[in-house]
Formats: sequence, C-alpha cells, structure tokens
Amino acid sequence: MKENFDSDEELRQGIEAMFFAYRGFTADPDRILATIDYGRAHHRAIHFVARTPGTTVNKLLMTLGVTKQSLNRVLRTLIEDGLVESRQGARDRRERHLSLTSTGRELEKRLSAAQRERLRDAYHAAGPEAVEGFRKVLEAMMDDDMRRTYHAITEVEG
Amino acid sequence: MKENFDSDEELRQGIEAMFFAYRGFTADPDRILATIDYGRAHHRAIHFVARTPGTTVNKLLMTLGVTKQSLNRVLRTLIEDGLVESRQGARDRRERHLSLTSTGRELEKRLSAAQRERLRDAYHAAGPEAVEGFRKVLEAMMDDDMRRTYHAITEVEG
DNA sequence: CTTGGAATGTCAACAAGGCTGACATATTAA
DNA sequence: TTAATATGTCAGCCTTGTTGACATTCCAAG
Repeated sequence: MKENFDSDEELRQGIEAMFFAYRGFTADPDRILATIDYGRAHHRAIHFVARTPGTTVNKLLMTLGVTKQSLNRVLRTLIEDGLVESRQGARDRRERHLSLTSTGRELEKRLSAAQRERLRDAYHAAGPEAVEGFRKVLEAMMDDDMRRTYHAITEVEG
Repeated sequence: MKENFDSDEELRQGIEAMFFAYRGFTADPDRILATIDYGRAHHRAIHFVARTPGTTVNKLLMTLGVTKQSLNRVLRTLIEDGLVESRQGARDRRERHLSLTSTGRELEKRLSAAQRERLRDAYHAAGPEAVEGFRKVLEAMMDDDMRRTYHAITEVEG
C-alpha cells in the first residue's frame, strides 16, 4: 500500500473516507442541536467564540467563511437567547467583541464533549502514530489562508 | 504530544483540523460545480454512481444518507441533463439501475481529478505513514453502518 | 390468484442556511 | 471634512435538506 499510496484508487478511497468520517464527526452534535432547535451554523459560531473569546464579528466571519448576513442571523438568535454576549470595543468602538455567557458555555461543553468523545474513541482505536498522520494530512489539505487561521487559533490556545 | 494525544486541547485541535480540512476538501469541486449550476448534492450522487455503476436508487439513498425526495430532485436533473442513465431492472423491474453516460463520466472525471489532486498533494506533503494514520483515524470516526458501506464500496472496487 | 409490502416516483409545503444587493449608522483614520 | 471601516438589517433568491401523502409497479407469500 505504501509504495502506491497516491494511486487513483487510493485517492478515491481517501475521498470516501473523508465523506463518511465527516458524517460521523458531525452526527453527535447534530443530535443535540436538533433537540434545541439549533443547527450546525450555531454550533460553529459557538465553537469559535468559545475558542477565541473576545473575538470580533469580522474575525469570526473570516474564520467561518460565510457572509456577515448569514452569520448575523445566527449570531442574533444566540445573543437573543442569552448564549452569546456582544460588547462594544473599548479601543475601537465600532467593533463588537463576542464571548459566551455561562449558559453559552454550558451548551458549548455539551456539544464539544460529544464531539471530543467521538474523536477520542477514534484516536484510541487508531493509536498515537495514526493520530499524528491524521493531523498532518488534514493540515496539508487546507487552503493556505485556512491553515493560517488554524495555526493562529491552535497556537494561541494550545 | 504522543503521551497526551487525547487531551481536551488536542481533541479540540483535531476538531478544528477536520473543519478547516473539509473546507479545502470540497473547495475545488465546488468551484467547478458553480460554473455549471450544480451543487454538492449533484457531486455526491455522481461520485457514487460512478463508483458503483448499476446501483439502485435505494442503495444510493442509504449511502448518501438523505431522503428519496431529496435525492430524486437531484437525480432527476442529472437524468434530464443526460449525465445519468436510469434503467429498469431486468430481474426486479421495480428497481432503477443508475449509471453515468459518457457526458456524466466526463464531468465525474473533472470533479474527481480536482479533488484527487488536492488529496494527492496533501498525501505527498504528509508522507505515506501519515496517510496510513489518516485513513485509520477517519475509519474509526465513522458510524458503524457508514463503515460497512465504506468497506463495501472500497473492497469491491479497490 | 389475490393481496401485502417493497421499490420507486412525484407533489406540496416547509426550514435552515448559504448567497447578493442595497442601505443605515457609528466611528475611526486620513 | 471626508473616506474608509465595522457592523447591522431588510429583502429576495437558491440549494438542499425535511415530512407527509399518494400512485404505480411488481415480487412473493398465502
């Protein structure tokens, strides 16, 4: 297998693996979200607000790769529902700094716990070396600007 | 890293890696699809019809994990546009066996080539051992029934 | 040979969550 | 003073998912 790891057939299998794995990856949070009338878009917003507290709307926009109108719709409901807090910037008062409320953090924990459990189980089944390879390939698969965003987030926090 | 590969922080990074990588994974086909007024749903249908020619609607339904109404809408346009062929089953004439026309195969090749190139570059950047780990973790991340479907496809074809 | 159920197709209605375009407002920077 | 930036919001559109209902065709069991 290693001597031909980039054959068309190998690559097609990789494509299918990504497809099916991503379904598993989102399945657990999706089930939780469905019970509270939220969707994946809410999850993504909550995740990155939790991850980079105090981030601005613009930064979140770029991270998520959606339009402000699309994000705004989601963000508005999260703010109305008391999960996300929006504070005017002190230095630049045009900016809104976003953070989770304690209620928001509770939901974030539930969603994250489910997703982390799925990943942890997969990591254990595959082993530490596999995990390293997994991360390497995923990183290489990103667009350059996404890789930068990824590094910005994981280096500061991790 | 290896001694703590399943810490919460490591897992959160894995989650983000999946998120950003999946964006890259779909980016190239998405660009092609946009020029011809198709979406990801069309791509997925085309991919699996190409992969398992002669498959039935029901099998495709289960593979894709959507409702028949949702698939039917996509499939109908593909058939109307002459990319997919639907033949009544010989043994069981309720079934429709799906396959790509030559036009369909052309599009499939374009989409697949773009996506395979992305993956191949990532594989080369990460190396053969990493690829093995990548595949292992992805497989472990799938739901059981998706893993069965995945094996059914890759074992027959690959 | 009838009948139940399976496989498929189709209609209608609805929702989430993307998008574009246009416009308003506040604030900062030139 | 003016231009640019950050944000919010309204309106409308598209894709792609959902449910529910119903028709057709056909296999298979009784």
